[in-house]
Order: sequence, then C-alpha cells, then structure tokens
Amino acid sequence: MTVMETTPTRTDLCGAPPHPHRRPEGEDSYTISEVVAFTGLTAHTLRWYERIGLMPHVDRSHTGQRRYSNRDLDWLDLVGKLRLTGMPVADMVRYAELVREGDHTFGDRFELLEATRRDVLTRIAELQDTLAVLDRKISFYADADGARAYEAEKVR
Amino acid sequence: MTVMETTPTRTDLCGAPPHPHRRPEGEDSYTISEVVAFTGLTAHTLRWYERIGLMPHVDRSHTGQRRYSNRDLDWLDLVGKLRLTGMPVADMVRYAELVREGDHTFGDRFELLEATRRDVLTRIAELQDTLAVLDRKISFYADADGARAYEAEKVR
DNA sequence: TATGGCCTTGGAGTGCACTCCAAGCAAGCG
DNA sequence: CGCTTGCTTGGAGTGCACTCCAAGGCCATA
Repeated sequence: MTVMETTPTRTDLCGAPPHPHRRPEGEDSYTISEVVAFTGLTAHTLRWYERIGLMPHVDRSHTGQRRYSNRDLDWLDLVGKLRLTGMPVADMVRYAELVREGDHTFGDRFELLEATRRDVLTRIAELQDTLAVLDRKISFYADADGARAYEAEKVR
Repeated sequence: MTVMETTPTRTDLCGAPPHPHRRPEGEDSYTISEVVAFTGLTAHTLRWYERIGLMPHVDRSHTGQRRYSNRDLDWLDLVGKLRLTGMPVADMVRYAELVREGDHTFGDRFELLEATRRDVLTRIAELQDTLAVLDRKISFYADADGARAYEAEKVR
C-alpha cells in the first residue's frame, strides 16, 4: 500500500469529527511518543505491532526513528476498534496481509469484515442479555433490605 | 446473521425454568460431566473455578465426587455472563467472597453490580461505534470494484 | 563536553485464564 | 478378576497480548 493520499480530507463520510491533534497532510509525521499520547498504546506495543506485521510499514527519519503518518493513525484507530470486538491479533494481522497483497484479496477482505460484523452483533446481543440479568439483580438489591438482598443471590 | 432480538420470554422472576435440562429441586444433583455439557466449560475449568474461590462450595457424593445443584448452575450462568463482559476472574472471585461473607456486604455487592452495569453499557457503546466503522467499510467494499475496494482502506 | 531525553533493537519476562498431566481411586460389567 | 469409564488431586504447561530489559545511538541545551 503506501499509495499517495489523494482525498483532500477524511471527514468525508458521516461527518467524522475525529482527531483534533492531527496535523494536515504533508506535515503528518509523528514520533512514537506522540502516537503513544494519541492512541493510549505503549511504545512497546506499537513496536510489537510492527514486528508481528500488524502495521503497514512505518516511515523512518534520517536517523532511523519511526515517523507515523495520518494513515498510520487511521490504521491504529481501526485496529483499536477491532481489538474491542475481541478479534485476535492474529486475525488482524491476516487482514493487514490481505491489504498488503493488493486488490486481488478484495473478496477475502470483504468476507472477513462481514464475519467480524456478525461477531460484533452477537457480542452486542450477549451484552444486552447480560445487562438484563444485571438490571434484575440490581433491582432486587435496590428494593431489598439486607435479608432480601441475600435472597437476590438465589435467582439467576 | 443470527438475529437475536431480545426475547421477552426471559423475564423469569423466580419462576419459569429457563433450562430444559434441569431437574426439579431435591433431585438437582449433577456430575461434573453433566455440568460440562450444560455450560460448555471444561471439567478442568470447573475444578479450577472452585480452587480459586469462584464457586460457592460444591457438594460431594459419598465417594468424594462433585455434585452440582441448580444453585450452582445458576451461579455458573451468572459467571458466564460476567465473563462475557470482560470482567476479570479476580473481580468475580471478589463478588463471590462478598456473597459468602453474608448480608453485611450488601452495599459492596450493590456497588459492584452497578459498576459492572456501567462497564457493560460502555462496552455496548464501543461495539456500536465499531459496528458503524465496519458498516462503512463494508459498504465501500460492497459498492466497489477492486480499485475502489483498495480506496476503502484509506478511510477510517 | 557532558548531561538528559528520546529513540533503537532482540530477546526475555509477565499476567491472565485456562489446559493438561500423571497417578490413583471407585463403580459397573463380563 | 481384569477392564473400562469417570472422577479425584496438585502442580506444571500453554497461548495470548503485551511488557520490560539491557545496551546503545542521536542530538539539543548548559
């Protein structure tokens, strides 16, 4: 990848209101510690992501230090979101590989995204189910005196 | 895609048996392998839960084998749900300890449940955010031929 | 010139949540 | 009786996702 960006702004769809700390295209060259500050990841983790093939080739300064671009930050945003879904890092690496391999992996990538989407829907449903259980327990506790609170432990 | 609209049939307050495999009170004595079949956990994990204090004292047969009750199954259901929220096992152990300690931990338990509830809401929000990103990417892929699909990698 | 800060590397270590192992006991069956 | 099946135990091992370490390079300020 690393093809030159042509879109003048990424705030294209859905009015993405995203990242106040970003510099405009052409000046988007962030040190690792800046990226640490932006993403909440550690420098260790950023270097590790690169080692395992989860980052798409980060630029270097003339002294060999990493210089991250806005594109890299975008990618890390996506990775962060996928991480929240519980997707294993290995699967994200697989996706990164597909992107690196070029257009002919289009179908695979599409499938991977759709499978992930289904997983996310399932997880949301599970969490809503859990929420219902919690709410039921909480209302027992809220209504009850001590003795009844103990009873609350008996119901699912 | 496994549509799981929240079924209203789960509003079982101290009543309807939600688990077809359960036996009535008084005959609720399950071997570890039955519990494995019901919960999807392994026997190893069940024993490990007990060792770390996550199970509230499981009965034994005259030969020393574990005999789980409906209450134990209820507890495992709760544990399973909490596990789905990403709650660390150590926190669940803490909750189990509070229950064992009796009524005077009422307040602590209530707080723990409410904190968990807030976490779950946060997680659901995060997942919905992720879902929006995925949907956006997927629609790029769905609309696009190969060349455009490549472009889709450029947007957050 | 030296001090401190930020960065680099490969490899080793950590914490969590299991997961498995070896050795052994008890019950049921032919 | 031996065989199989199912269960028991403490402790060791596994896989994942980091997390840290030691040793050193670069460079701006004092």
